[in-house]
Amino acid sequence: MPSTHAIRQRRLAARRARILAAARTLFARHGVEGATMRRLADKVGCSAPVLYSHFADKADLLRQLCAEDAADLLLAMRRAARADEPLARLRGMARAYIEHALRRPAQFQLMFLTPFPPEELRRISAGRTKDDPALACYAILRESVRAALERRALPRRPGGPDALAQALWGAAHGVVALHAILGASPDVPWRPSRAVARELVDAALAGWSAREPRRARTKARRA
Amino acid sequence: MPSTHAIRQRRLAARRARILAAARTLFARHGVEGATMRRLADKVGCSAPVLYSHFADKADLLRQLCAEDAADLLLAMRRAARADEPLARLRGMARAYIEHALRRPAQFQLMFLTPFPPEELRRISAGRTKDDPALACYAILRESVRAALERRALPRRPGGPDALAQALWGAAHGVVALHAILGASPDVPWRPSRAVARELVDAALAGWSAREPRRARTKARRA
DNA sequence: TAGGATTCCTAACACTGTTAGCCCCCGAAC
DNA sequence: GTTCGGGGGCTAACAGTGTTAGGAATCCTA
Repeated sequence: MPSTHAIRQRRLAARRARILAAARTLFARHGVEGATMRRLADKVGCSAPVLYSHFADKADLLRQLCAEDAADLLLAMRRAARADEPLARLRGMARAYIEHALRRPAQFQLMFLTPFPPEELRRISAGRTKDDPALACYAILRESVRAALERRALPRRPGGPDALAQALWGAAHGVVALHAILGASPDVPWRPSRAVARELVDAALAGWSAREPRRARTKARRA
Repeated sequence: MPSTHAIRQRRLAARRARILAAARTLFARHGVEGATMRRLADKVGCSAPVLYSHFADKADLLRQLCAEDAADLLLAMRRAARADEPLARLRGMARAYIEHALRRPAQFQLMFLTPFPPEELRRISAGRTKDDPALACYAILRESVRAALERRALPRRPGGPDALAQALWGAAHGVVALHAILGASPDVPWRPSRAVARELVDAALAGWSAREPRRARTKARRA
């Protein structure tokens, strides 16, 4: 038989989860701006101040949502990272990113399209632990690039693995970001963003790998 | 001797220009959100409602600023488009975009990082003439891609010139956009964005052109 | 059942973009 | 020079926003 204290705790946790769920659909439907604290409170069935007993402020609530989605992205990237062939692995990770962006536009906007003031970013960083999902996403990408360099599937470039990791990230990011911002503009004859984004990632990887002997050859040389 | 009417008109035009100039520095310093209409009015030296006699609303003011900066970007892209060699031309245009983004971060944020609601985008589109600088930027990029396809410097891909143009745009956009959004985050060991962005553009162009005979060879074949 | 703590709501504050209404001042006509 | 007209610009207010203070109601404990 749980103590009343525990029961209360659980009730609070349940409501906290309900808030996050409601916030997610609200952000998805009305965007970050349109999802106001009062509307969120209405949807949850309480008053606005209650939200502040669960989250420090609106930015904090957004951060929690981001963290949840970063965990999802991390899962997808971990799955992609299981591929053996270094280039396939990188391609898979980029595609996971693209897929994530297209399937969760609101979360993508929150994580990668919303400019936070630098001070805020530093605060977020201060609250991060070493196994933060967002950090782990970059770490796993960087590690895969490093492995590709090691196995000579990519050429060494000035800037080391970070430069290539960030370039690859940019490749996956660029097209879907453009589409997310300007995709509704009828003045550009937009092509399907998934295909275009993949096209760019493939071209970049092909461009890099063309400057260096293929992995197969390297292997043969080693053998 | 100008009529009093004309004098008034000129005074109004002058203030309109002053408002735009003040808005530009204000947006650059405090971001889109932090630049409020009242602060802008203070800086100009009038009250907030006066701004509404020059611009329909805040979004309208932003659009005017965007248009000015789009004209700048168009100039840079026109300059880059003078290159003869198709790939150099595309590379130059991508670099012009990158340079523009890095030199005018606030304007870049306005034009390519700020999500407008779709309805707003459609309104903007409705107000555009055929020689709108933003449209012209895309048109010139697309035309350069088309020329590169024509001269077999790029391979034909499903999606036509639009797909490739958008992919190239994404390549130039991706890295600088990421940097603009997350560049202040201390958790990622950022490499200089200019170099990384160029690296990506070069790799993508190399990747595409590697799949097709080089321009020189094509020329030789023709001859 | 009385006490005490906790939880939650109403009301308010400091902002935001935006608009209504009034006043004043400048230019023009007599 | 005086008076009139009208447009420009101001103050004040409205409907929102995120956020907080204070009191009421509720529920568990003694």
